[in-house]
Amino acid sequence: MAGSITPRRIPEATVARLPVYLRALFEVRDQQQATISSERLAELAGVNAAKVRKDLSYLGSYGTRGVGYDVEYLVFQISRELGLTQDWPVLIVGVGNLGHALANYRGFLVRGFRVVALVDADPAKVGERIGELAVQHLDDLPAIAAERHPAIGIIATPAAAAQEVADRLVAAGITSILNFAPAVVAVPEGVTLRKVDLSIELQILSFYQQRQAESASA
Amino acid sequence: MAGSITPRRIPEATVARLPVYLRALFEVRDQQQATISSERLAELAGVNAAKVRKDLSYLGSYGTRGVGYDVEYLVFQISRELGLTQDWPVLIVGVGNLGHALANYRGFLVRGFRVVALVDADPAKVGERIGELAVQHLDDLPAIAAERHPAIGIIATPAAAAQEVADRLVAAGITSILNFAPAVVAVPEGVTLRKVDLSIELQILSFYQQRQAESASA
DNA sequence: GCATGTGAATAGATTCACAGCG
DNA sequence: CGCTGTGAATCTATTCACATGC
Repeated sequence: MAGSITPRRIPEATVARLPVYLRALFEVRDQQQATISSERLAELAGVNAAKVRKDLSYLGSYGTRGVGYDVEYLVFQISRELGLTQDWPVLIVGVGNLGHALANYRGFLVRGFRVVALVDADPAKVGERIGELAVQHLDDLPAIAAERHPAIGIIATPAAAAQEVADRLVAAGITSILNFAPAVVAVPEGVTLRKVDLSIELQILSFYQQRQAESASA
Repeated sequence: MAGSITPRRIPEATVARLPVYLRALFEVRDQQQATISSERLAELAGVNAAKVRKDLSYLGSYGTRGVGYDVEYLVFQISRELGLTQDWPVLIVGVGNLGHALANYRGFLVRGFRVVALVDADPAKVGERIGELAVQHLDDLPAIAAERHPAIGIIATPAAAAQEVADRLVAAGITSILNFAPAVVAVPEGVTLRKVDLSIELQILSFYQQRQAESASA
């Protein structure tokens, strides 16, 4: 576990694109392509080539001038950088509409993540089986955390419960949280929080949609 | 429909925060607060006060020095700017796991959006009723579009189908797309595309989680 | 006096353009 | 010769700090 000092500082924007590159590289690998140019990778990832090269340069100089990048090697390096060479136990809080869908979501099967527990505050839901798992009560979070060591907590509760759930996750020692509830959630320093908010995305689309409508009628 | 030239250019980052402010303002309004300071709004939105003031200044000078912003007026101005004073018809493509959850999602009930059609490429799913709507076939998209005029299309299909679905949505005249499929999708200029990608979010969390683990053991 | 509104300063991300190297 | 790697230039976003005006 020790060793490996963190030498390079990778920009946030780059970190957010690495998974996109990785996905493209898996496809390319499936097609038996041994190397790939920044230009081709850029095309597959929907960005431009300069960005690909700059992004990859933060990981180190893994390309060969005049040739491109070795696909297999790049897959390995990006996977390692993203921490996907190990398994992260995931806990889902809230098994309503969305929590259900998430619990069944095959995307988790992508290597690196495994749902290890489902919890809900509603006693009526406790015991319900979803796939391999039975829903447990939110109050049992400390015990569940101690036993299963979830690294990532997913909040799939109504907005009103989100902050309290986040507080409990943090108290249970979870330092990475993905919030699906439509609410602003605050976490202490040292905890990483990301959010996925459908209603915000729709409102952003609405803004640009309106602009289009306006300019069309101008 | 005509008139209203577009005078101010609102930065993308600001557009993405307006829905967050709006949500906070609804809460504040429910608590009978008539005015709010940038500082308080910042707190509720999880950003800093300077950002709130700068963001709101792009919409115009709607605050009163020494006092703050009128909550009701600000709600109206932001709603108008985001295009939420009208109803946007939404079409969902793909009624699998996620599509189902989205179709039932109460977040749509938030004013401004209404699901007007559900389509799927699988004939076995056609006819299935979800809430008020019956699932229709993807091939009927042109007719559905002509009749219901969806403004926003949501892609909730497997990754492999995403690009083709996007192409069909664009062909049907839809210019705003929200993609939930874990795939890069390209759209022509003039079409707004946003994506929500669970597996990318998990991988980003994994990156920072690994950093934490590393620095903890350093 | 107090909180907004905004130029100026800073930080961060993207793109350019080309030197460097296989 | 071709494609990477990267400084420099540009663009975008954030933050500072204070003049402005209620």
